[in-house]
Amino acid sequence: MIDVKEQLELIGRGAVEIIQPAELEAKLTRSIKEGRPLRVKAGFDPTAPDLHLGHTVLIHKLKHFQDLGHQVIFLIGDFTGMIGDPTGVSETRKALTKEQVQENAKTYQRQIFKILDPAKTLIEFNSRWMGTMSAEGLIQLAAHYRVARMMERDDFRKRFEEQKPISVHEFLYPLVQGYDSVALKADVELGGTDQKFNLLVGRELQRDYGQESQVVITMPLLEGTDGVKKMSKSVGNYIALEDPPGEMFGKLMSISDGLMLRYYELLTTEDLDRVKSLHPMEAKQSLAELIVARYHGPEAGRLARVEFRHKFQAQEFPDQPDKHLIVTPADLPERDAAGTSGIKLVKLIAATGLVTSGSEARRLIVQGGVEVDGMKESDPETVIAFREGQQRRLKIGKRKFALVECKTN
RNA sequence: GGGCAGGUACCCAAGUGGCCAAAGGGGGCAGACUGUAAAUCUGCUGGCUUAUGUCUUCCAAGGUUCGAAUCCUUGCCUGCCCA
Repeated sequence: MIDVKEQLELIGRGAVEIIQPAELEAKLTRSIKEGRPLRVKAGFDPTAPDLHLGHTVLIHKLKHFQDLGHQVIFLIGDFTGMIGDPTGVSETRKALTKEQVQENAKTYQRQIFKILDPAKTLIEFNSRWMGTMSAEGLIQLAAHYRVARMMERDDFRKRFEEQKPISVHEFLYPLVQGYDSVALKADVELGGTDQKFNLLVGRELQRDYGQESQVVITMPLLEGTDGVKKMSKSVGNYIALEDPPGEMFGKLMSISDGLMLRYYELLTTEDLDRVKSLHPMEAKQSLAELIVARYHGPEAGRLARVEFRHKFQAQEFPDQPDKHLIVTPADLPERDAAGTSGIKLVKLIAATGLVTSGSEARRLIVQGGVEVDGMKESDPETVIAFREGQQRRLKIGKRKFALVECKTN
């Protein structure tokens, strides 16, 4: 087994906080002495089966523990997910069925096992112990914590001060998460810095239940593509592990330079000084290729980079447009100046489905956001003519492409 | 249980009988400039066969009125104070 000092170094890499380092050291020492791996837990919400890069910060840390020979537990909070997360009060989360949860769990496995070793990963569901807990049990659990302590949590306190609603069940959420640690006898729990409160509740509950407290390790939150808010599906600033290569590459290219460095720091092992010495655009392409390669394979990474260069730097029409539209004579009610049948540009753009409405298509055209066969076209009423078999290439907005083909039947 | 204040577009927020598809800000989209970066400037930001046209929208359902986001009734939801 690797000695304690080396273990501490790897575990500490990138971590924001370890509570308490001395306890971690003691646990590691004992683990070596007794030949017993530590039980390391991280919980994930089953409502978002699409894992994104933000999640991988934690998963990589789990991987570190796994490499050190410890038992990692990937906990799917299916029970908690069915209740609803405290954040986002305005939207009531819909309850998931057992089937959906199972389905999501499979999706999770497919994704995390690109990083973790399936043979050494324990997947758990907290419904296993929470689903059978009686109301009496829940009330007893609730008796382990005080309201004043709950209000110490930042977002609760804030909402309270701002006179915003807080539901009672939201208090149960940290309790249940904490109880998961009791049920799993966790030695270590990983979480984002925003989870610190919940993680600490776990420590106290374990103590109350007569267990040794878990060590808490917080990891930085990865900012989403907007560079400000944390990456999350509901905000829409995420890069999913299962995004297709081209999309993943594109999203990575559109992040700011500052954010790029952050991504390098948290998602790769590249030397940051070397990255800073590169031209930012080159560095960004390398980052994008690196990450696409990790989730889609090296070949896909290279291809994505080549395709990107064609599409945006050389202004070429992509091999794989976002939409391939077929039109027939029935779709061509108008005539252009030369008498060839065609369709109004607005109609055509709307028909691609790449815009949400005819009005939006019109706006885009008027604002000069549409090109037909490489020519900017800003009159929505223009009739675009099609001869049989003719293909036209549409660029819609900054990054959408459609190929339209005319067929007789 | 009682009293008070609220619920407006993606979010925050103005509007308290017609000039309201609804100010302002944020966000988003587009254009210029670029490196699908940042900053900056400009425009747009409910739908429709684009029309000084029409339809649907201001928690919900009814009502008053020539006319309602605005007034009334009931209901639902949220916060505060008192019990």
